[in-house]
Amino acid sequence: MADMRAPGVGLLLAQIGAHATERFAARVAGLDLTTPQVGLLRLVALDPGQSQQTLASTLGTPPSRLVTLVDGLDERGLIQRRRNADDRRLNAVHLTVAGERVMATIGGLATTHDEELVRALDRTERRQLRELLTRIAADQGLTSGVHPGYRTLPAEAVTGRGRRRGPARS
Amino acid sequence: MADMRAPGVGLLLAQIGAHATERFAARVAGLDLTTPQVGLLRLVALDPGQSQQTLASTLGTPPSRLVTLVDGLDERGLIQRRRNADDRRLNAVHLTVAGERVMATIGGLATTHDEELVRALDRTERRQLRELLTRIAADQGLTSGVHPGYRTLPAEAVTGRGRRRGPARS
DNA sequence: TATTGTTATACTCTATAACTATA
DNA sequence: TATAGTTATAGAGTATAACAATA
Repeated sequence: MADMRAPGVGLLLAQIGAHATERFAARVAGLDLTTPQVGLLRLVALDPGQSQQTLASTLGTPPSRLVTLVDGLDERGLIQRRRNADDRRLNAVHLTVAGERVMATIGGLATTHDEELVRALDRTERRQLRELLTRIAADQGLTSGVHPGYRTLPAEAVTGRGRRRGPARS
Repeated sequence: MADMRAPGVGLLLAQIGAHATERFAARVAGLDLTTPQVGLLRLVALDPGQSQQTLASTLGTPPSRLVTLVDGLDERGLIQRRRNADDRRLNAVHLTVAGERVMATIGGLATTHDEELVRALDRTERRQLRELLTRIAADQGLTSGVHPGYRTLPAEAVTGRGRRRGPARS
């Protein structure tokens, strides 16, 4: 197999990002949760009582999809819809006690996950990486803590960087 | 009350990686190509003449999916199946001249894409980032230049227990 | 009998749009 | 008439497994 030409930074980021998502998905699958569900839980935990419209807007997903997500987590007893008394069209979404427990567990998983991802780096390098990534995220206008996976992707993902020229082996 | 804890490095990587994929997908959409198609083109360009089985194995995708991808690019006149004379079950997949032209165009798009992604960083920082990411990719066992978006989901390694649900997006 | 490529089929996820209930 | 949430439906993308040709 040809050792490929050094991939660009965009492909590296896409590759590692997808890998990170995949690994995290495997971890939360042990709790019988999907990553979109975890993303919603995180958002609700961070700011309880938001309406479904608000949540959908933050996540960049259609309200109908949010209904499905909320349904699933509601049936699991992890979140709760509370009807707003002033405007009975609105649902305020809250975590249940069980939901808070699950979030604590997820927090632990995430810490382990992070540690495993950057285990090849020493402390200084981890700090550097974190700082560089934070700057990029801010510059690119990414909402803190919100995964773009909610938005519609044209396709699942393979960034390619083609420099052609004879195949270099190694 | 939510802790406004900063997102971990795993979430940052997942976020930026998905963003990178999304942006790149938008760029190649202008060529009426999807990112999986570009990924396959890249692989064929780097090492022409591989069989579909080999390509599928490298990408971690089922052979049947590869047929679909090859079909699309074949109809577009970008790649070619050449039957192996020694073993007539095998197809050797090659780029056409048009395919090579498209790869050159994609190379240009990728360069622009990379530049835009890391525009917040100076030259030294870009070099640092690239080095750190390369080390992580190697440590995590990622195949150079191959996006994990092809794989089906290796869910069991970490959690040990495993009810699995669908994988999530990158 | 085993392997390469193909086709047929079913399933999952998501978006669009129609619908209801409140305002 | 407008908005929040829901339901219904359709489409894209993918995996699984049966199948044909070749070894």
